[in-house]
Amino acid sequence: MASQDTKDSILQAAQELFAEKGFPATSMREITTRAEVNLAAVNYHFGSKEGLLHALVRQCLEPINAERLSQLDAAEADAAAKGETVALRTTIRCFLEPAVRQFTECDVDMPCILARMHHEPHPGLDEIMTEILAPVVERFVVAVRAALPHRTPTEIVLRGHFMIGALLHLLDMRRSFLSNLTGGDLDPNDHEFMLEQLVSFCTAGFAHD
Amino acid sequence: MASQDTKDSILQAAQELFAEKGFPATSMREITTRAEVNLAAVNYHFGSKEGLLHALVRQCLEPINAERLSQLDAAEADAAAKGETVALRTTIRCFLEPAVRQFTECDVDMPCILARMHHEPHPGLDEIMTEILAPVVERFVVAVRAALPHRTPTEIVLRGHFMIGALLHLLDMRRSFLSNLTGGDLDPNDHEFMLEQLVSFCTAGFAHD
DNA sequence: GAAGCAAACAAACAATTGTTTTATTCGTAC
DNA sequence: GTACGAATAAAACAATTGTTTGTTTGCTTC
Repeated sequence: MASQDTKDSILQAAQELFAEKGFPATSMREITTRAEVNLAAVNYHFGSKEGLLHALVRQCLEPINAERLSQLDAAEADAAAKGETVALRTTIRCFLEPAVRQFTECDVDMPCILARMHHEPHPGLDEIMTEILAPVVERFVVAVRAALPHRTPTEIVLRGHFMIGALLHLLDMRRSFLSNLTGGDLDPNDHEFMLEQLVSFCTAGFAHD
Repeated sequence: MASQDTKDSILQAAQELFAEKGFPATSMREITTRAEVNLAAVNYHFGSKEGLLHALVRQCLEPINAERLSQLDAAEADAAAKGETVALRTTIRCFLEPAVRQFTECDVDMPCILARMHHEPHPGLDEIMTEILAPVVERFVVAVRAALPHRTPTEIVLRGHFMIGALLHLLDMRRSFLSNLTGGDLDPNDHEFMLEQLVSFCTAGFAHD
């Protein structure tokens, strides 16, 4: 099936261009030119420009969230075997690590796009992201509450937002102008260090008053 | 001078529309229609659509950062009078409070736009934001280091990024789809509560390992 | 009152947008 | 070998984009 090659070329080109210039500022002709396919191919295979964006977001978001759930499953099974509850830091790590690792291993463009999707409104995208993220968020709220029974649900939800904001900002930091301000001695390729810092930051943020 | 009225109308209309639909998705005709001015007025007064965005960002960012510096001045003078150094929580509060308060008092659209400007690339905007933010960041890094001498500058800068990410996410939370996921019992108008939670989250994140 | 000028206006500009239509190619199954 | 259908291709589609043009308005200054 040669059509999959075309689709993949389009997805790859769109990923690069959306990361570079943003979705609305990228034209179909730029995408199809870079992908070396016909202009009509995007509408043929994805229905519309928005359909392409939706496919792109799905392709990136689903594996991340699947692994978040799988890591949490493993952590809970491990804790249950010892008759303990999952440590807060472990729970938070299960949420952050898959996203940061995708940033490390896979193409670096996608996290940058995802970070924007959280802030830029796109018709139909909210539904897709809600559909994918809802079960994950639900599970993690429960896990955090188990580790911090004295916290109200409202506080946990709000701090969860802070954590997501910090994560998104880290993912997109490569592009951010803030890098120019100070970060001379910060190695942007040391993902292990940055992940550990982020886990520490969020764990402490959740735990303390 | 009647021209200021026209400029203000345009700025106000643009602010609303950029917040609602994003900058690239908003057309000049939408802006001028809502502002009830002529189509050519934007190019006449601001040079271009981008010039309008730059003016909008400046108008919003400059007072916030001016007050950040002024609050930090006051805090340092107060601490010096007692022969102490500024507490970490106080420093962080000086950075976060002006931004959150703008979210409370002024039009609620602008913080939403600002949050996006950090993630969406716009030609010329990085320079403007760097110019406005650089002195503030510099001051705050010094202040945080004074409170946390055992932290390396690299760690402080990185955690500063986390803090900014959390702040931006809070500012844009009103729009985010994440609100639909969980936050039933979170009152989006209780800014005092949210600010305190954010200050606590970031202070703990900075202080602990 | 006439000259000068910033401001507002309607109209048209060329360029680009996402999409659709029509035609052609290609491999496959009958 | 021929017919079928999916995939690609080229061309044209209508609509909208940001910007510029030439003109008119309205106030100020001499």
